[in-house]
Amino acid sequence: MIDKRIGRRFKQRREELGLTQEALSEKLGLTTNYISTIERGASFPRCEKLILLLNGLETSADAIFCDVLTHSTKAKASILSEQISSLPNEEQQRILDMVELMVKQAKSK
Amino acid sequence: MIDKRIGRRFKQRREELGLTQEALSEKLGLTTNYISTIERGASFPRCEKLILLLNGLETSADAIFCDVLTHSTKAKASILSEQISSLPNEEQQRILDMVELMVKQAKSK
DNA sequence: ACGCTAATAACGATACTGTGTATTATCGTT
DNA sequence: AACGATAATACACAGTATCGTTATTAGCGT
Repeated sequence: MIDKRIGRRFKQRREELGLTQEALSEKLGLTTNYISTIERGASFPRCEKLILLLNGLETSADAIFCDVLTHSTKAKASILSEQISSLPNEEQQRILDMVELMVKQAKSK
Repeated sequence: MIDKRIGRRFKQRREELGLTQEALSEKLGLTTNYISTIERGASFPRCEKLILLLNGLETSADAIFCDVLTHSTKAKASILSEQISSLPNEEQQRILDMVELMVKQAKSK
């Protein structure tokens, strides 16, 4: 069974963007019918469409799944991510890539 | 098609917990075979099993989907901050200092 | 050589996705 | 009341994927 709260989050996010089901469906190349089933929890997208929806709705995965996650990281808004997220996208990427590299190096010790 | 990076994140998370595929499969009532296909990107769980896995692995959705999300650099940052916090104190400081420097440089542009 | 772990394959039953088409419900507006 | 826009819902249907079962193979450390 599909947790209804997930569909509700999809719907909520679409409305936040001021999109109709039809507008979203055209944007993503899906049918309004399908969008509707997902928002009602009558169906759940598989990998490809799930990513399509998350990105099309310009949201995170946690924003959609938050209700069903028991180990949600909601609370933790780390200083690091706050600061980084205020930067231009290219800078964000550059820093994150660098950090990833540094973590990898540190771990391999 | 299924993005391989998702499976890799699943695997990475399992290993972070020090679990074997068998240990995880028993914990969640799944087969090791199935776990393996997911980690390899040969299959993608539908709603119920996806939630089961996320919670069983004590992780967030962003930690698994971070690689395929285009509007969630925050997610990636939170993953990194988690990884950073698992490092020795000296390494943490070293990395955070470096990040601080990079943020400062990026801001001064 | 052995045991532990994981990758992989083949098979099958079942279940679901996603579209197409069409009808009905629920709004707000005129 | 009537209308248009939006959404819910039903139904059929092909196509495809999940998930389990079983079994084989590979890698890796001891």
